Amino acid sequence: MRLTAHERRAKIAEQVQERGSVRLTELLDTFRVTDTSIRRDLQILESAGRLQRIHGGAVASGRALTPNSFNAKTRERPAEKERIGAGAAALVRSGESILLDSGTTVLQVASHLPKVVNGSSLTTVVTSSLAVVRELEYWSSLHLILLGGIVLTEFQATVGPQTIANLRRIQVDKAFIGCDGLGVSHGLTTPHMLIAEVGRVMTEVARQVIVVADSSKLGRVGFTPIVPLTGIHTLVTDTNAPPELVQEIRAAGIEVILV
Amino acid sequence: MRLTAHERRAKIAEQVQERGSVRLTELLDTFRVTDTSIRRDLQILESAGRLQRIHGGAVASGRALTPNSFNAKTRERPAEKERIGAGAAALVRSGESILLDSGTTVLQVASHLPKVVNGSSLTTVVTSSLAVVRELEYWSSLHLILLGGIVLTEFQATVGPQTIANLRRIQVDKAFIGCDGLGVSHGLTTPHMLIAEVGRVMTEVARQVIVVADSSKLGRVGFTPIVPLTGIHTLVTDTNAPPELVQEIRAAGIEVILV
DNA sequence: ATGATATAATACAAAACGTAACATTTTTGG
DNA sequence: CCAAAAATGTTACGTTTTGTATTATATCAT
Repeated sequence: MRLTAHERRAKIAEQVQERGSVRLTELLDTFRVTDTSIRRDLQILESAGRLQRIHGGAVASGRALTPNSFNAKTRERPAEKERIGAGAAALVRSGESILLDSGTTVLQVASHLPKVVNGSSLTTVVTSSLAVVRELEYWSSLHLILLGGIVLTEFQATVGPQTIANLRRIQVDKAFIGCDGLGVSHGLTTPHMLIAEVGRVMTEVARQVIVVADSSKLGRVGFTPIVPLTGIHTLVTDTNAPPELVQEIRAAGIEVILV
Repeated sequence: MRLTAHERRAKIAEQVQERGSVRLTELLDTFRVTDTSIRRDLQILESAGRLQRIHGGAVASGRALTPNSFNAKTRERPAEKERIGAGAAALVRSGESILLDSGTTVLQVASHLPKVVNGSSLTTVVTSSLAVVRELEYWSSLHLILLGGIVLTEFQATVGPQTIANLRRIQVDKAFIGCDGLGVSHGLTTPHMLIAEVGRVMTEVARQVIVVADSSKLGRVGFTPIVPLTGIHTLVTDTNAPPELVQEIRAAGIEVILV
């Protein structure tokens, strides 16, 4: 006796839920239909959110290992990011308090902060980035403050109302902000709304706002806006930036540093 | 029966997480595939941020080359801590919100939380511990919230006024608290004042306060008090606890669970 | 330091698995 | 019963995974 498609799907969903994962070959064996049908079932169950497909079968939803885009992004244009990070870090004066957001370019700022503090003064670093904390935690002369909030693993960042509330209680000399797109008309943009909100409040509590972005970000427009260009003071980017765009940005009153 | 690539990678990631490190030869032996495949797995897992490759195998990311007192403490009485962690984690019900402090025993609670979520409910975990975040960040069905504050590297914890302010805005079902000393007269004690303060506020915002402490902590008095024994409800400790002390604690109205 | 040995990177081919388009069968509702 | 809809099967082609061979690199004992 052959099952209906619906019954078969129900059984598949149940099995995945119970055992955590199923193999396609094994389903093929128990239900005696072609692989195409099973694949379609898995496709349907996946779009219904009941499971996640993997090569060779399926796993219970939430159990799939998701490639962490943060690490991947760190490896994009590493040379430019490092130069930009070093250039931006050179703007920090001894004794200043700074704010670092959760971008991969900002992480390069953290790793290039001048570690030799002349005199006895030290710097306070406030950040929403778990990666920045990992980078700086063993630098003992530093006041390192992590903004709390919801942990976004794929951005290695904390976001949300707690983060905003924490930010509202402080004032810093400089904020280093990353972005996904930067243009005269659209301002700064980023792919995640909660990260955008954190970035925006950061610009509000800093006396100077410094944006770090490699030249591929210039002229690009991302998903959601952080702030208009009027909300920032300085841009550090690489020398591959199109001169006409740089001129436009400078005309808007932004100091542009090319490294 | 042969595993799929995905399952194998999941198991490798899990093993690294649990044990701290793996050797390539050992993976080769357990999975019965060529070294090339294992190397590829490690490469994929590394770029996903789940581990760090080293010559001959891999180590858990974050735990590499950072010999600090936190890691050292993790290695004290590991068997007891693991049993206590598992016993305490079993108290968590599906859908509850819990609070985890920054102790090494509490970290064991985190790693033993029941990962198979039956039904659709999920758990919210709020913590002041960076180690807990590293432990749980890839468990995607979880709401993970990190309390902000000053980063104390040697305790892998956030402390201070921000942390306290963040805590005051929430209410949770259960709080899991670690300590350095526990006694009927002195209550809970710990070596660091700021950590003590965080612990105290945690006991205030939780409906049930569960202390996890191996038997060596019983009867001991640490530097600064967290709360008196009246501030807690349950103690999970190991079976080596002196019976007379256990009886005394029970007489004070505390539920004692021996594992 | 210097081979000897173990471990790692790279390239390429084979096998397993997945996708998409289209043909065929089964089910469903009038 | 019959047409429409749903489900299933077939085929051809693309992708991922795996294994083998080769070359490079790191570690260790002497």
